[in-house]
Amino acid sequence: MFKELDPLLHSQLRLAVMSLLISVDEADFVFLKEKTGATSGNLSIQIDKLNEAGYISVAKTFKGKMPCTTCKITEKGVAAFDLYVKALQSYIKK
Amino acid sequence: MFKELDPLLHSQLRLAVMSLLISVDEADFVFLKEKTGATSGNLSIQIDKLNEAGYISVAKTFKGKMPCTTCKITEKGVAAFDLYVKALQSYIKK
DNA sequence: TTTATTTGGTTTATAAAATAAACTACTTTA
DNA sequence: TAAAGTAGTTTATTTTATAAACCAAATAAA
Repeated sequence: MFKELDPLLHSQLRLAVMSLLISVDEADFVFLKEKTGATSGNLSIQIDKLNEAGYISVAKTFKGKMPCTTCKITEKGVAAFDLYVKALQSYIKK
Repeated sequence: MFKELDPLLHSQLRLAVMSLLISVDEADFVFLKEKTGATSGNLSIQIDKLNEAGYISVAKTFKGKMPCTTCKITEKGVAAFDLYVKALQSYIKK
């Protein structure tokens, strides 16, 4: 009947981050913050969770002298996102 | 960019309940429990929340001598569900 | 009859999430 | 050099979700 919704993706902010990363493939912290409208603190935590789950990879580098955290979706992340979207259909299809 | 996801509907169980009610129009507690696989306690609480939000109406009657809680989606609930589905599209459309 | 057991829930307690606020470390600008 | 801005992290608080325990009535079993 209803498929399980991956709790890691069933969060507005994490879903937004994944949604962005699936299209742009790579994005830094500031870009994600602007696009999602999230606070830094919340974004920092949710990025951590996605990273720990292996859904994204995170690289901490520098842009000039400023620190720059770059996120990239992984294959596992793409698969999880696809599965989540499929599962959602079982709830919202007419 | 991303639309707000109604937090009342962005919950697996409440979404499942609304999804059921939108098609069957009326359903009792036991039916909802079976279809969603939820525990009674969780279902009881989530039904309360949907009721308080005015998304469903709840009638406590009797079926023979057994108590029977019947839920029905309201117009407001249908509208909220539709809006939620539209908002979701902004996250999952390719 | 009385003692389980089942039905249909509600209440309470705990774990997990989201969010906000405060803080750190470094950089740039006045 | 002092103030303000950037790029975050950490900590604390609030809100949710879930599970576990409980309750009252009905039915079934000994």
